[in-house]
Amino acid sequence: MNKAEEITLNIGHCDLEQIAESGQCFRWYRRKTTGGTAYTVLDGADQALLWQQGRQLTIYCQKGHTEKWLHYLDIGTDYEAITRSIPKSDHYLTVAAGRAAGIRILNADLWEIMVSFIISQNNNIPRIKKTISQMCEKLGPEIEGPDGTYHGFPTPASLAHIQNLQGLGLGYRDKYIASLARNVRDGKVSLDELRRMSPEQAHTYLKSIYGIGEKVRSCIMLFGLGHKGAFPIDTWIKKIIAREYGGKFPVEHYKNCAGVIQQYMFYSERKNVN
DNA sequence: GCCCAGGCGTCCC
DNA sequence: GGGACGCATGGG
Repeated sequence: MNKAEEITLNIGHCDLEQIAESGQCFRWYRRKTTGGTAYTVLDGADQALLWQQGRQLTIYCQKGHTEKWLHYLDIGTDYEAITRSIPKSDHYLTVAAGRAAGIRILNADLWEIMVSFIISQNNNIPRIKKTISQMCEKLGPEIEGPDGTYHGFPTPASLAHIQNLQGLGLGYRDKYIASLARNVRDGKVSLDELRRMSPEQAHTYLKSIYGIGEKVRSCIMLFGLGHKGAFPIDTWIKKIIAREYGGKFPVEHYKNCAGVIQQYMFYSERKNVN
């Protein structure tokens, strides 16, 4: 195994448990710990152990990967400032933001996000997690990491054959994944190009991909490309907008942070019922 | 059996 | 450009 390294930092607006339950990451595994909360976190081919006690967060990861994990945790974004931009008159959002005061938007592995959110369509979060875990165990490379052996997310080449995808509970989504995997493997879809694009360009590019519609595209932009203006509308958000905003949410008020606001709403709403 | 879940492609108007 | 419909799967 490669050498590991560890960093401890103070961080606000960060609650690992809230993030783990926020429906943007599907491979966070809770660890037993005495004091605080800890998760083994898998992202693409990488692994880290995250451990939190109050505002103190420790990242234990492969040597040289600390910066990557700090970026993953979106260390550069001021969430308090975003929360302050909510008008006091919006009582619903003020309450939701308060309940979600530990949420961060992860900068996750683009390929894993694309496949994961294709799987997410017309699906529920426990099942999405189960399906993705099974997929990684069957098709992902086995890797020795700082926190033990794990499976990395399957490469495009290993998801390109639809026969390999049978029996994983993907349902009708298997053909979308196989198609995208083939195109990435063959260079017809370029993840590097996507990363270099403006939000508008990425929007157009993603639109042309079979199996990726408006909602999944927004999630890819938000969680995989860091475009925080994206505002995914799923069944939960639809419900909130109908109930709290008479069918029209003032998304234009949140130019470059609508995705953060959306995630406050999503987390708060789901916490209500769970 | 029904309804629902971080929807999408297709068909039809 | 918008609205119905079918789609795989599993949990409540």
